[in-house]
Amino acid sequence: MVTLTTVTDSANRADPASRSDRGEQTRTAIAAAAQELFLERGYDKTTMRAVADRAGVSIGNAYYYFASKEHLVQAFYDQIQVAHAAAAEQSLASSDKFGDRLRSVLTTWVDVAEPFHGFAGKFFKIAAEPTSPLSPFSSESRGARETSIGLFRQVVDGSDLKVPAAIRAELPELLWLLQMGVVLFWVHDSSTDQKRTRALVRQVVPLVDKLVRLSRLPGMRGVVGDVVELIRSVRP
Amino acid sequence: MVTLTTVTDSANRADPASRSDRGEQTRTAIAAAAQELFLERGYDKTTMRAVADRAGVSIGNAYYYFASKEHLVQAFYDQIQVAHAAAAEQSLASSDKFGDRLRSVLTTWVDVAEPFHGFAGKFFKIAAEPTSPLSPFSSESRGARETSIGLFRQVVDGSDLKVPAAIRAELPELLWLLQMGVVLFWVHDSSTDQKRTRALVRQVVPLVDKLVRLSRLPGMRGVVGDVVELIRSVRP
DNA sequence: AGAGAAACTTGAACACGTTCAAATGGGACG
DNA sequence: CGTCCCATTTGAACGTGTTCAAGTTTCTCT
Repeated sequence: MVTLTTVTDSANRADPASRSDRGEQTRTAIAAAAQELFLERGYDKTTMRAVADRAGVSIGNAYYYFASKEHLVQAFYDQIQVAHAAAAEQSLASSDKFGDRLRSVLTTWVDVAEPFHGFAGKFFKIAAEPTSPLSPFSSESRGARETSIGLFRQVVDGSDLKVPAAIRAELPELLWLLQMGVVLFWVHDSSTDQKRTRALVRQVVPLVDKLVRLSRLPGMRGVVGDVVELIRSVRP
Repeated sequence: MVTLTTVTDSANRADPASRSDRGEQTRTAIAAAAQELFLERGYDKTTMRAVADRAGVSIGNAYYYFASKEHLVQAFYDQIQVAHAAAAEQSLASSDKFGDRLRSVLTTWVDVAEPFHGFAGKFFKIAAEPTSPLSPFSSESRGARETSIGLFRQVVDGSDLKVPAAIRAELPELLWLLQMGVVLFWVHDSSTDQKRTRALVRQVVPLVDKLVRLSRLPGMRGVVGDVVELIRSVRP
């Protein structure tokens, strides 16, 4: 059984120190009940009434802590993120080759996310809506996004990679986008143990490695500049 | 006001010629009512009861023709696709430069899709779920997908582009993926008239053009082979 | 301790997507 | 014409996410 990572939404609760956490236990109980039920029967077949029941609270109380049923999946997002950061950090210690580091961070994600692949579709659907706070591009998830980008910065910084400074600066964000692409593929991947996603990672990493190193070639200067310029101008 | 493109779902109705189309009018009326209401008040505020009312049928009847509320947005998908094909075909006549052709097909899409940007988020959310027939990757939308890829094949085939055959064969599909990326950006683009998406297209097209032409360079052979191999092995 | 405020809790009520058993309509065939 | 069959149509009923007015508990301040 997967354990719950309690993530207090510090953006919403202003003063964690002085504020009593009387309600935190309830909040956690509700999130835990939701996780259990989602894993047991999936998102659709889990009713808010069942979540409230298992958490031992009233249905109205569940809505006091979570604005909607969709908000209950935030806990998964957080949990995967935390577990990935820990596992990736671990694996990054073993090599300073860029390709190795990138591959291990990406495959680590697939490992960590595996238990949730069953309802990844629902998860994805909820995060897809641009107005959703769970969207990976939303301002609400900026913290999580920057943590994730930071992980890719570690991949680059701790590596043997020698590339133009302009590329080096943008690379973490580009690699995060690559990760989003992997997630997209993973969500659609119905092969056992997500074999195909793992194969994708194995294949795409050497290609990225090659492309990035190619950026040092004199003839590539123009392209590199264009890419950097594109990213700059496209960022909000 | 946008007019409705009637798209009979020929996959579901086996024998269009001999089967009486008594019900086709009803089906069309329901789809038209849904379109109007979606545009007037958005997806969420449009109830199935309101759709049925405006179409002059009972609510149960609406469900006889459309399996769910989500299925009602299929009509938009079809309509945009048809309008895009027509407008793009038109604009393709004006140049044989690859960059021009690609740019006009992509900007044409932004033009055609503009009226629907308001509830593009909902549209996107619905299409995001991997199990949804509306997903761009689903088997149900294979026809639409192939039509769209065919459009990019026209972009390539009618152009002055000289590239290795292996790349040329895969290019339409890659450009379709680029289009999906543009759509993703567009959905999140809240600038007026989707200026930022248009800017993205203007910037990304020359870059793609440059990259594709670069594929002829001897040093690129390896990379090209890798890319082609990646696509091959990743396709289901 | 007591009063008042703030945090928390409750469950009935509501809205809307969806289902379904039953009614209606019309075409084919005798 | 009668009758059988199948497509179509109906609206009441159901399940579930969500809201809300009212209650209860805990904290704070004097």
